[in-house]
Amino acid sequence: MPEAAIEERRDEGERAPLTRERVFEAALAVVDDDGLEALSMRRLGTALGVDPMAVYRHVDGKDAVLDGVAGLLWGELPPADAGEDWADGLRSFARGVLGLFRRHPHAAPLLIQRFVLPRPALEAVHAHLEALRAAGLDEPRAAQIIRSLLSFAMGYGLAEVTCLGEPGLDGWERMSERERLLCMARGLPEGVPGHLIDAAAAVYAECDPEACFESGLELFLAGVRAQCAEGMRARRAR
Amino acid sequence: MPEAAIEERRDEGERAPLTRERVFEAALAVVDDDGLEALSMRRLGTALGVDPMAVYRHVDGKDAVLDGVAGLLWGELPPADAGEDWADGLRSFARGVLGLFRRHPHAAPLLIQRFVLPRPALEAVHAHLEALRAAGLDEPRAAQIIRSLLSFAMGYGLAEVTCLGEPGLDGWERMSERERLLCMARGLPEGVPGHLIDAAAAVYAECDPEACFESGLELFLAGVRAQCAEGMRARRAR
DNA sequence: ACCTGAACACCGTTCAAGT
DNA sequence: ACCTGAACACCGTTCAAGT
Repeated sequence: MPEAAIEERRDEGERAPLTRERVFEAALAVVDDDGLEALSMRRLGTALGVDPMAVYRHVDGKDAVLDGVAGLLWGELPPADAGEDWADGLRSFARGVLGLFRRHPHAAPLLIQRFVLPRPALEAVHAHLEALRAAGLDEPRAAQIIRSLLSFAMGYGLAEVTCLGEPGLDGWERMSERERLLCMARGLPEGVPGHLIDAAAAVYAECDPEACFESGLELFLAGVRAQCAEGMRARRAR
Repeated sequence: MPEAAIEERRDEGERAPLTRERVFEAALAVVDDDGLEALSMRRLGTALGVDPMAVYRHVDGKDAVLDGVAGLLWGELPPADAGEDWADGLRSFARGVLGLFRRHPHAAPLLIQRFVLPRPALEAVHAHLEALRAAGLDEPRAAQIIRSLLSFAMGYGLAEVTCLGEPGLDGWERMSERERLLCMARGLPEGVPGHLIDAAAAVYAECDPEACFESGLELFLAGVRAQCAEGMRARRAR
């Protein structure tokens, strides 16, 4: 009865057999808890209750681990809802991408810096591409819109998350304006004139990050809507 | 005559006295040439023709070096042109930010991941904030627009640059579509169905990066223009 | 045949030992 | 008083020596 044997091993705690999946999950846990810099192959091994070098048996090296963690993150992207129209779909998509950054602030750089295209990301891109084409856009234009929107969501997410600074801080949204100002002050050079501090404060500390993202999203979608209407008109004329 | 002494030292090559500036410049050169991962305090020291530990005398540690390199990059941002109206100003700003990423693909992550706000960045933010207010927007709305646009430009830049992959590759724009496809294939999981590959190709390989950035920028600016008109109308009604 | 863990060539940073 | 460079506590990765 092999299942019993597996069960038994599982009871021993960390002694369950290693899988690529288990390695990636442990790595993500380390990063979530203590930051990207805390992730080392040795620490990963001990986190798994295993000889550190045993990890190499399941994974090609540290780069492969980082790619794997990025894959896990993309796996948390909510799938596209076929019931939504293209605009609601793109809204959900952008919010979903931003959510990945917010849920995993320490791991977030991996989303943009490891060039992996896991299936959940591809499925979403495909679905929204189709929705835009159905709304009257040709493929190149639809692709540009997806790429721009993705850039916006990822750039916004990464910028928000790096404002947070070191591991252990609470989310930027949950900070008071005063805390945000202090946090921002770390990034300011000394002896900066007051009007420049005010400008930085307006953009980084006083600016409500949720409202800012939503308004940027709406500006963009309004532009897309205009393009779609144009596309439909052109299609009807044909 | 101290100037002669300095001149003499300069002739000895790398033996000129260390400055924070010189340290940062050497660090940027290393990163530009061989990538972020190649930058170590030891390598930095030898690049400067100096005992590696001497660097610590001028700089707090590696984090300070990375912040300094980020500062150098922001220093290359073209200053805002007072003669431009708000729309041209924002266009130039976004293109200028993207240019930083493209000129320094290996150092680019520092622009978004080190939370420094050097003067050139602050001056630009201030100038465009003022321009938007003059165009009829209140400060919170203007700040949201700057922040969104900056997120878009940085997200676009970083995504483009990480698509490039390892140090030594030429720019994405200079690659043929075929090369781009191959590059993208590295990021694809195996056994992905064809329609998903097509979607990825549309967004990453076939999509002209220049046209995509420009069209995203225009979509966004069109939205801002509508908001400005609204703001002006409200102001006149008051 | 398999897996462990010693060993290699690196890190960032400190600090005592020399001048 | 100053600066060098040895030393410490880590890395990622390999591979031979054991079972």
